[in-house]
Amino acid sequence: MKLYDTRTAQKQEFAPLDGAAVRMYVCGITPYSESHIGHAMSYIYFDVLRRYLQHLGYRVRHIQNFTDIDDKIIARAKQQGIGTVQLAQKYIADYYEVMDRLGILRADVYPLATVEIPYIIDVIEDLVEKNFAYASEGDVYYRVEHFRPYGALSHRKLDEMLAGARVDPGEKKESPGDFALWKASKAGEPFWPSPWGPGRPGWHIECSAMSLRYLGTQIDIHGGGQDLIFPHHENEIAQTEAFTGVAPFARFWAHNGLLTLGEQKMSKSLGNLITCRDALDRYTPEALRLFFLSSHYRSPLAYSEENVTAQNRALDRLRGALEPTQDTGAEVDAAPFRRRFTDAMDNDLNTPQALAAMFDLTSEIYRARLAGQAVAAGQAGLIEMADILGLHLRPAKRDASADPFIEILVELRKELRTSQQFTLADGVRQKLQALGVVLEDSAQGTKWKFGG
RNA sequence: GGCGACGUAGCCAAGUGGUCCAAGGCGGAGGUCUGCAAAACCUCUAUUCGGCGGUUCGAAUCCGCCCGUCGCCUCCA
Repeated sequence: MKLYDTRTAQKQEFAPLDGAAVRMYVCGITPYSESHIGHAMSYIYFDVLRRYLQHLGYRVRHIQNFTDIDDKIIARAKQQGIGTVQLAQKYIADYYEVMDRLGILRADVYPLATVEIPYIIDVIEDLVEKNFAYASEGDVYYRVEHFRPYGALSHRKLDEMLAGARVDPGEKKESPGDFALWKASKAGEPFWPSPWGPGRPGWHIECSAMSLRYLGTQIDIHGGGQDLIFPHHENEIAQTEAFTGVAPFARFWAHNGLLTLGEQKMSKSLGNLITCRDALDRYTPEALRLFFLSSHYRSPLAYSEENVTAQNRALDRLRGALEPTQDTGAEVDAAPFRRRFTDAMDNDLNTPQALAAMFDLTSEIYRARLAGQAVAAGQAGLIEMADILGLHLRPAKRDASADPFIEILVELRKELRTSQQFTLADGVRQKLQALGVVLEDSAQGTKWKFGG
């Protein structure tokens, strides 16, 4: 498949370094508040990438961090009067819960920054030894000007960035572009001992340390939102490549476009967000997933309740195509649709096009069924494609305790219709509909389902 | 200010030189079926791709300018 790489700014044929195994690192969250649907969107995209790579026969080793110590966590914990660990654990639990509900496959390892401190210190020490970093009053900074390719990922020139950079008074940096690898702790802040005194890791170093530790010196795919390109990923490259002497650290940089709410990016710091929890209260995981996948992962997307809601109708259409039939005759052939699907996915994960193939197959199944042809092969193909996208089209498990009562009403209505008492029959149907039960009459009898 | 991305039907959204007088979904209109609905099926719903120029035999697709929107440059998926 072809995958777009931010660093080279082009689509390139993807193949892992190591034969059948793909090493993928996706930047995780800083757990100081509930995960929002911008996170959900990003992790759904990477979930689909992973599922598709697995479909192609690769074994994927997927690592995703939690940056469970930083300024925001310290501030929020203080505000809530709890410990930083307690705060982070609370939001990590929230993350797991909502992402599980969204059907996102779990990573192989979710390393925590606070647990990787010894390894982080090792990396920093090495960078200091190599002169890529320097200690300054208990802090340690990365000497950006010593890393020649700095800016290669974000396509910026260091001197242009420095020209506009502000220099805060009292900075301990040699140069405004330098960034912290280690921060000395202030009074009352959590700290870990280090060769430079008590402190905590800077923001970017944990990802370098974790990817090195769990995936090695070179990885195949490094993912995250486009807002991480600079400075986070740029700095990761500087750290990791200076440490290993091997480039490129990540062979493909995959960045998803950002979700906007109203006129702005959805983000925790701006406060304009919808939490996953709220979204899941209102919409099914499938509707949300379909909403995200109907836009290409690299495009920005505006959150729209109207458009998420509209996905329910589309899902009903897909699900309807999977209803069993017992007709025989010519088989619906899923192959041409499967081919369109994989062609689309091979082209930098073009999920909107892949979905179009699925919807066309869906129409084909309906038409064939109308013509009395067998559709099992088509249905199998549709399910296979849906699985690759992580879309669960099979009806969810639900409480069936009301079913016998609904059956009685359906039976009653049948008798009313038989005796031409249509007003009463329609009344039953309308009242059931008001309760969320949809009836569909056909020559084969009346079917009913929840939804609609 | 610097760097980058984007602007396609009522809404969402693919398509990046001819096979596109432009996929797919939602919505809408008409029809078939039905006691009526619903679902499904059939037909229709952008002579046109932000605007203006240019390159080319040929452009939504390439180039230039303009208008508009967003992102990054500071924490952020």
